[in-house]
Amino acid sequence: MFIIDLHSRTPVYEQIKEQVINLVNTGELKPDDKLMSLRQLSGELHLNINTVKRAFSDLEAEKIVYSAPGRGIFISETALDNTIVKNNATAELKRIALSAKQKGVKKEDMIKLVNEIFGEE
Amino acid sequence: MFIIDLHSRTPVYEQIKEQVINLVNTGELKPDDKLMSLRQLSGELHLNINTVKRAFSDLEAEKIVYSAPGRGIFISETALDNTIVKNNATAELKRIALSAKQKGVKKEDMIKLVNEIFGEE
Amino acid sequence: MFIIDLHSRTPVYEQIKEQVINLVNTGELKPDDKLMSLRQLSGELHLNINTVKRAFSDLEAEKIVYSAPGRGIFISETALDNTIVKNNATAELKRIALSAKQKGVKKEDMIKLVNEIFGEE
Amino acid sequence: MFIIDLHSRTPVYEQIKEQVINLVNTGELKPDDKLMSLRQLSGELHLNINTVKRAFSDLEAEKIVYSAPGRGIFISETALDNTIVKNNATAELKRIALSAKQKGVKKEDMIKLVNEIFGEE
DNA sequence: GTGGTCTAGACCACC
DNA sequence: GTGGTCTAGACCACG
Repeated sequence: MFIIDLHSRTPVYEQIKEQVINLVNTGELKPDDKLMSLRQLSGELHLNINTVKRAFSDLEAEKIVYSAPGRGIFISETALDNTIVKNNATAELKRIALSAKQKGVKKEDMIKLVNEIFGEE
Repeated sequence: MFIIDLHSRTPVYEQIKEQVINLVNTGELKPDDKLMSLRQLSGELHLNINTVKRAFSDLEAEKIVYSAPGRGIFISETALDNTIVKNNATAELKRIALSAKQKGVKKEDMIKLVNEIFGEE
Repeated sequence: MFIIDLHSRTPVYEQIKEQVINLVNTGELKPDDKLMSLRQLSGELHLNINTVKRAFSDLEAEKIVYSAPGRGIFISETALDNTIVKNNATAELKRIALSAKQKGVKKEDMIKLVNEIFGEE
Repeated sequence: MFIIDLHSRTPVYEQIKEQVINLVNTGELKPDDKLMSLRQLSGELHLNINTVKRAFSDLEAEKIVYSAPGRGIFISETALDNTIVKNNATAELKRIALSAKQKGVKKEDMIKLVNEIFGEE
């Protein structure tokens, strides 16, 4: 289901959030779809339940999901309005790219990198 | 000399490292130039000396500077064609770019972003 | 686990680093193996936690280990074909060998010494 | 005259000592030869006079030179009995080579390095 | 619980 | 004076 990279510097709960948002963006999850239980998810991903909880409480605060105590967690109707996520991703990418430029990484290397990423499909 | 933002998310010692690397890349610091003493810098920046030390011991590990106990810290001859810093920066950029791709950022957007960053060279 | 000689001229954190690298080279530690926690190690070795931290942040910079905040420190996948440590060691060896040559040590003595060290492989 | 490597980890005063001993070993300096004045040497090498003083007071303690206040510093008659220096150099080389082996440097690389050093003449 | 950052201050060798 | 090592303890984010 989800792919978690324990090596990554980005916190595990952020990775979960990202992937839920992804599934919404690609249409695999639609408003009012029910998600796996926290316990089930934490079991499958071999993660502490608190980590998963943290991800979904964040998503709830961002109105991507809503939780119905005793019934489960569902995708909210407003989940699709997130150009925010994409914009954030672009903004972060820009920040990192600028810092890389500052450290001496050349334009051609960056272009090559982008081609690499989109060629690996 | 250096500008430190104590409220930034990036650690103070990283800010120092970045600014030294910058001064090297812009040519303001050249190989064998002597840097301010740790005590002087920590005084001017109102930072603990150990924080400044951390920055420079990192820079030494990355071969940007070399330190000569009793004499001071100097820019190394290999500071410009630095590989370590550039490789790390490229690796980080790739990670972030992959994650951005996953979030729906398109190839053309990334190419545009790179062009933006490098002006119209 | 580790043996630390507080009276040695080589810094304690270097001793820790060396022993970790050794355990990797002998195969006792493999990629993704989890190491003892900093607190546990510093307790067992009767060292301040910061000294142990220093060792592992060095090892992380050299890509021998990776650290995952909140989870622990792990042997990295690239720990074995490590280039950074080997390159640094070779560079140091060259410096010392050159200085020994200058002091009158002959080529044949050096070859003999190398053979000695590696037994008769 | 002397070549000082400010990058080296070995203290400057040790480098001066080594080179004086070298000149004795190669026969360029003979017993009762007069050396340059401390002031002159420190000027030519761009070193603090205290550093040069330290080197020569060490050499005097080791009976390699003797100083005649007001007249200068001279090579002593016993200067030539130093297998000690060579043995120390070999011992240090062995230590470093062992540590390099532990870090994964291969025998063939060391042999290559020795050939390099003695081929550069 | 884990590791990461920062401060504070001791002591050392070297210049 | 310089940088290097080590100890001690605070506070943070993450699991």
